[in-house]
Amino acid sequence: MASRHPDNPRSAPTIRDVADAAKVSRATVSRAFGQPNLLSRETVALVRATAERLGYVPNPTARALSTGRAGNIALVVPDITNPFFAAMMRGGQARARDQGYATFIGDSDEAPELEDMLLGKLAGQVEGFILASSRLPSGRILEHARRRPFVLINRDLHNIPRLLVDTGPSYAQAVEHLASLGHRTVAYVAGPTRSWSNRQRYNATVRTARRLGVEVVRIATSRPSFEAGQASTDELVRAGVTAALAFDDVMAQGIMAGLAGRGISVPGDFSIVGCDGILAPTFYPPLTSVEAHCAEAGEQAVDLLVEAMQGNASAGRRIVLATELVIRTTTAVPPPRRHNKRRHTHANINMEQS
Amino acid sequence: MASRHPDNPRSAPTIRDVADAAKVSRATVSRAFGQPNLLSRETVALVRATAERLGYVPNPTARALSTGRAGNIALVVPDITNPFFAAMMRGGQARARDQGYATFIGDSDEAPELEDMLLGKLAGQVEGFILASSRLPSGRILEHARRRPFVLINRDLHNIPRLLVDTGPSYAQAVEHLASLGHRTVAYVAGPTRSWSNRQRYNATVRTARRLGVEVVRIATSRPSFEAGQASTDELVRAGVTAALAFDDVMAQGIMAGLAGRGISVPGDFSIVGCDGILAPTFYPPLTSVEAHCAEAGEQAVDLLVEAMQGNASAGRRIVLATELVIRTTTAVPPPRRHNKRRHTHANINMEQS
DNA sequence: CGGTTTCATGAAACCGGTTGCATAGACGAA
DNA sequence: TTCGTCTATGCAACCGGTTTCATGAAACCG
Repeated sequence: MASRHPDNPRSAPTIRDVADAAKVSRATVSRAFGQPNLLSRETVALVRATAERLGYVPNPTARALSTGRAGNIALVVPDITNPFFAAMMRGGQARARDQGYATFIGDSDEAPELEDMLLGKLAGQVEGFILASSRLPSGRILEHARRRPFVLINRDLHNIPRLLVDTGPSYAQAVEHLASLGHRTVAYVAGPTRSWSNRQRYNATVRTARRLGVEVVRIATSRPSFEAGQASTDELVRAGVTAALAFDDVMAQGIMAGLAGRGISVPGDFSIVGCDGILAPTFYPPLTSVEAHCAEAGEQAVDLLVEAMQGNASAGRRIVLATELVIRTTTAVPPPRRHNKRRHTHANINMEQS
Repeated sequence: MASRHPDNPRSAPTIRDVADAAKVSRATVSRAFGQPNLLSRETVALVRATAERLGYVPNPTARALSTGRAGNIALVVPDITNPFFAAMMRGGQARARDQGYATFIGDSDEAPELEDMLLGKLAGQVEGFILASSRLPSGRILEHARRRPFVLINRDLHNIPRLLVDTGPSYAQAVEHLASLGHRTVAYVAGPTRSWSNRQRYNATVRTARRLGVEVVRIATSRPSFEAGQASTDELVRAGVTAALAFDDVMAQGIMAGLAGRGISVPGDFSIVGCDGILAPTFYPPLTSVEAHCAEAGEQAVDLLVEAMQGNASAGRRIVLATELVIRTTTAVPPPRRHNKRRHTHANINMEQS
């Protein structure tokens, strides 16, 4: 019994079949698609008609080999299932498709080694990379970026085009918002240490808090996940804070679940702020969160990459996307002070490694 | 100023460079990687060492052209941002990577035409397709499947290997669960009409309900999204049901938000069941839901595809993945009957088109 | 020791396109 | 009429691998 996929072996018409059928050379067929202006009107028409009749479709692999342009890009993210990245990918993939590129996907599972491996494996087949929230050391990124056009999302390396979702100001605003409600001690529930976004959010939080005389307790976590957020609730409670700024919506959700499990009500007893804006409106109660325009980030990153791939000297391009704090229902006036105002904060809280 | 990507033009070592450096033929280099058993131990070692030193990596495009095997697969889904598909993709992509395949991604945005287009565009560069919850007509799928190995997820076409997440029994069980709690009228909030999963869930619901003397009201929606779920709340309330089985967790979440907005409490006034299991445990209150083992579905689909690509006659393989109803906290005894037991159900509810 | 096998390797064709260069014919100018 | 241009097209090399086939050397055998 022969293969069930007839054109895998042969059958799929090649440029030669079309050339023979149209009684022209292979070069002419190629040009009829690539540079029709070099050919006479009639020849183009003839070739195209013949191709159509035979069901000829140029083989992208062969084309890629010959031209060096594969028509593919790769989108590498730490975790596809994180709504921020999912939305970003959706936007990016759609945009790439519109521009004629196909998209490879890579999930690095938050692991730098895996990320590095993916970049290596994919390098041969793609014209360019979009690397979102890379956990790779800068040196390694630069090394990869020397070989192919690169665009970074949420990582700020000189000489590499990058798209930054600038959440800092919104975190500052969130702190102001909490302070104005009367909160005096808040927690920042951190994301990945390596993450640029995390540093940016943390720094903005601390800076603003200091200015307003608000105390910030930093709580480290293993990974930006629901479980990690939930697990952080213990420390959160022990720290005696009245509000938390989470690294993202997913963690905020974990925290809300953790608090609910302890009978602590939001926002009555505790205020929470998240970040991304995808999940936030779907919570109950709807989460006060920083709207990060995820899909747009993906689209703009693709635009940037296309620019770089076409050689337009975008070397140092640095696009900054503004965000907004959207106040929903999880932030409110803190509860009246109770007796046990704990004060051993930093001791058992800075358990973050390096 | 020359290109910023030195090996784009040249620089990247080819098989020829390695051959020259090692003073062997290109064929030998090729074999040193492909069929080392054909060569002497020393030659293999020499070639590999040389390759290593030069930083040689075989060009996958060239290899693909010559062998016909691209080492790529494509995963096409209706919506990347749906947690079910995201988790599935994560599992599938990881599995594919482990098996040496790179993964293209296609988001069809629930649109059959787009899906068709994606399959066409990608066909040239992939060895096989995984098509999840396809909205394409059967004929079109079969046509595509004649050209390349295909695996379907949640679509049951004879002669095409497929992986089915068998949620029917769990929906039956969910209905029994609700009935045993005392619910007499429940709603099924439907997913895409074209969807196999949707039909399966609906049929199981109706059949079981009939057996138990429970009435089912079907509520049509535009698309399995939070917004659609939320929008269905109106009808849900008008229908006078005491519980809803949603097509998936995302819709269940929308419904919960919609009910909360109306001051209807879950599960006190209303019970809800979802499906997928990704989102469910993160809700507050945690959602009673059918655990669909999304990631595993992705992995198994890849296994099936790899099998098909290697020619193992898996033509008719049909893998069925069992699911389980996980009872959390959104299902409870219905509230005591009130006066207004509405009865104009079917009239304004079956607004679904064909 | 001649003849047959086996083993390791190289030469060259091939995969399916693209593109630099050559050329034939048409056309315009002198 | 002759020469120079320009246009449309073909030839053949090339992209970077894989694989068939041939060949020389070594091993084996009676």
